[in-house]
Amino acid sequence: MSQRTKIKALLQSGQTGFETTVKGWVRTFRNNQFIALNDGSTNNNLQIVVDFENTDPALLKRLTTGAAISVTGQVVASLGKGQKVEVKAASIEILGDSDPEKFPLQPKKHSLEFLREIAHLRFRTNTFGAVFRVRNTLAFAVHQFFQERGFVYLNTPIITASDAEGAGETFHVTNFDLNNIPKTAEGEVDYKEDFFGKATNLTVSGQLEGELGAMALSDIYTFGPTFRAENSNTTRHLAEFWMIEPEMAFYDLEDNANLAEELLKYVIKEALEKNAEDLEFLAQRLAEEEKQKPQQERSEMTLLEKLKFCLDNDFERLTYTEAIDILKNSSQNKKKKFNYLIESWGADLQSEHERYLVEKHFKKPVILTDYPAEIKAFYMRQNEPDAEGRKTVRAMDILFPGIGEMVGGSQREERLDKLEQRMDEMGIPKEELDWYLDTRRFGTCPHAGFGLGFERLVQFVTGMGNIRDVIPFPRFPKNAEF
RNA sequence: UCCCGAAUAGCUCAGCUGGUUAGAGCAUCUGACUGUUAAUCAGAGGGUCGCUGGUUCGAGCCCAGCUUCGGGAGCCA
Repeated sequence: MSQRTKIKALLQSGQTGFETTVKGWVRTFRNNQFIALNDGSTNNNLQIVVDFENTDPALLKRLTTGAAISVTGQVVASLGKGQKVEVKAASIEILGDSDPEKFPLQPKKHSLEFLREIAHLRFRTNTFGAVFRVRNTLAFAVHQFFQERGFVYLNTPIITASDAEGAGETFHVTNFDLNNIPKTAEGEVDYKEDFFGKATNLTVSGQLEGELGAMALSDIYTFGPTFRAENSNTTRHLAEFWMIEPEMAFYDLEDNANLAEELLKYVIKEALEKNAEDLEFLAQRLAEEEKQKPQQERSEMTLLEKLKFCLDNDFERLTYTEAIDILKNSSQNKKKKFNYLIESWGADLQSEHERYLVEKHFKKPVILTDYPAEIKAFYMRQNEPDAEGRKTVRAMDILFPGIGEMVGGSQREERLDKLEQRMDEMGIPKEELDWYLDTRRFGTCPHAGFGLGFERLVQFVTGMGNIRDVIPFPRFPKNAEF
């Protein structure tokens, strides 16, 4: 098969006066004369000029929206206004027809809801082309960031036997015939007969295994799929999502927060540099969408301004206790505008509170630390109780405007006795996590890590409101299409 | 899972207080035009009004249940 030039390269060079071959999919065919051709390398289309008077009418009929074609011709300066260069077609080959009566994408604006139903074709739209090119840049940038810092990319298991992590409902993994499940004499499911000889499930987090790696390799990160069987029906939850989980030996919470902030800024900067046109397009799309909203709900900044603002400003850092004070004294709280009023220390923050802090009070990303021990996981490092005897742990959440929790992490409890005591209090079975406790038995050390929800990051950078629109084929309750 | 809302042509939507043959724009098809930018102009075709049941002389419209979708909440990343 003969090689062809990618449209991105052709448009970027701007050179003219040579023959080339381009291949792609027809977006529109205007005036029986102009093909807008897109090959996914860029959001911009290449204009193909067809000499319709000397072209077989049967061929012209087949130049329909969605058709795959190969075009060979001279690259020339465009006579029209919308583009600098165009290709004067000398020969056109239809590689794949697209029946215009049946092809669902039209050269017009489609709703995101409709496109979600045809997720297998939505890559062919400007919006989703841009989203997935940005997603690609972000994923690569994550690796680049960690590799530059000497982190080891560690692949933690997808299938695990521990159900003790407390990170939500799990999907069971089994090869039992579900119509005929082996039972014990007591009538319980006999997992000894199952493939792994014990109950297993899809991972909800690679953290505990990641810690094992960090206890030898110093700095590791995972970047893989994660599964939660929660019946979550929201714009920021998926049943299958990608998570980045670095784990660092000899890091305290401050080091941890610094790394997370650096990482976020690094990958956003990469996207701004490598996907300027895509982000420009997405910014415009978002601006159009915002116009539909009442003035009050509209964002003060454009997407690009938001991203740049994020790079140019330090994230706000404060403790849970400080946040509670701000919330308690907020006019929202005093006027009883919160659905859940802040009355006392210890309650978990509701999303309306997080949103108030991030979107109203600080108007920038916020790193909240030192949450009450009661509402956090067993593995987080315990602080000394404060003057009033309140117990907190070295947790950190990074909250983003519009997204909520982008990062959740902590310094880990490295002291065996403290960790075991906490596990007992919370009813975590120590026997099952004996391997985990070994890290605290042999050469334990201060360490920390966090989990970054990759799709939430993509949401923030692309400005897409629904997480189901930033992963190619979203999995969520009652849906595993494609 | 809970609260709120929606479901009418391929898409986006209108459809009044329940009343004859359910409309528009875009898309599609036919023709015209031919340097267009979601081309334009003229014409045509296109409907199980989400599903099931109920109320009524009569239901797209009212009621109940279900399904799916959207927004918010919870769970979290």
